[in-house]
Amino acid sequence: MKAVEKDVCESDVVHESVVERVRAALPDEDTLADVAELFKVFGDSTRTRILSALFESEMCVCDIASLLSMTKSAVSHQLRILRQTKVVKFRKQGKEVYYSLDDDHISRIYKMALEHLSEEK
Amino acid sequence: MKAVEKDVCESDVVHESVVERVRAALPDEDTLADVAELFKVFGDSTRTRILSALFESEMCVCDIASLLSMTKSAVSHQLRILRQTKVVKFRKQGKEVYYSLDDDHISRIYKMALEHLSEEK
DNA sequence: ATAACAGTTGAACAGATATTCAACCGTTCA
DNA sequence: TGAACGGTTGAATATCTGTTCAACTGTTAT
Repeated sequence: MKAVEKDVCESDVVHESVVERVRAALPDEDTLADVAELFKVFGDSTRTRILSALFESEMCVCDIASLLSMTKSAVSHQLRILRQTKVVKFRKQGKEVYYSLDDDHISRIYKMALEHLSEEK
Repeated sequence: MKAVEKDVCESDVVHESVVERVRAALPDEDTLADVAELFKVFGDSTRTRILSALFESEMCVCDIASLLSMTKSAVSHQLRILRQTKVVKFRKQGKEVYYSLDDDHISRIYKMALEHLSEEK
């Protein structure tokens, strides 16, 4: 047994031509990282609950916290993530901060996921 | 200051009617958890790289490992997750195991995300 | 049979992440 | 002015998750 062989298949690729063809067709690393980043935002049940709420109506932080039985702090932390990724927008009115969905794509992607899951069952 | 007040806004909801209306419209918890679960699968750059590769062509584990400069073990672990969530399917042929996308929805959701990101820039 | 290879698996480790807690900011209203 | 409230923030904690490592299975070929 070769002691120091890395388990990466570098030299002994099974189908080199396929690998090269696919490599050429792949989106660049940055784009793929962005895709993963976007989906990661949706990949948490707290955030999907917030989003499905905002899908129905604009809401302030306290109302969202009440709806989801969570602390305002926890909700605010998640809203910050949704803000940073441009998924939600907000407006201030007096003491309250109202959040709503920022982008139509979000709704389309979300709906498509629900579709996918319902057809599965 | 009320010492034991939980920071949840239970009693002092700001807009009770809105909360109740949204609560009635929300999908059930299980569905929302499934949505989050599905997106979580896409929320990792290794898995999105694997998926975008399979988007181009069926591939065996060793080729994917070579393409992504990863160990077969690491790739196999991620493929297990993609298998369990029915995102990819596989067929065995001799020593090799060939993976491919299992569902058209996956491609549509993935494409939609790319669309979203390209319009953003 | 046995060596070589493709692939899988479980345990262990390291890095990421969601919630809690406490302190804080800004606005309203008494 | 200052108390009350909506909301934010940073640090700490507990949990989750991806990769590594080593051992293993099953198939091919000598």
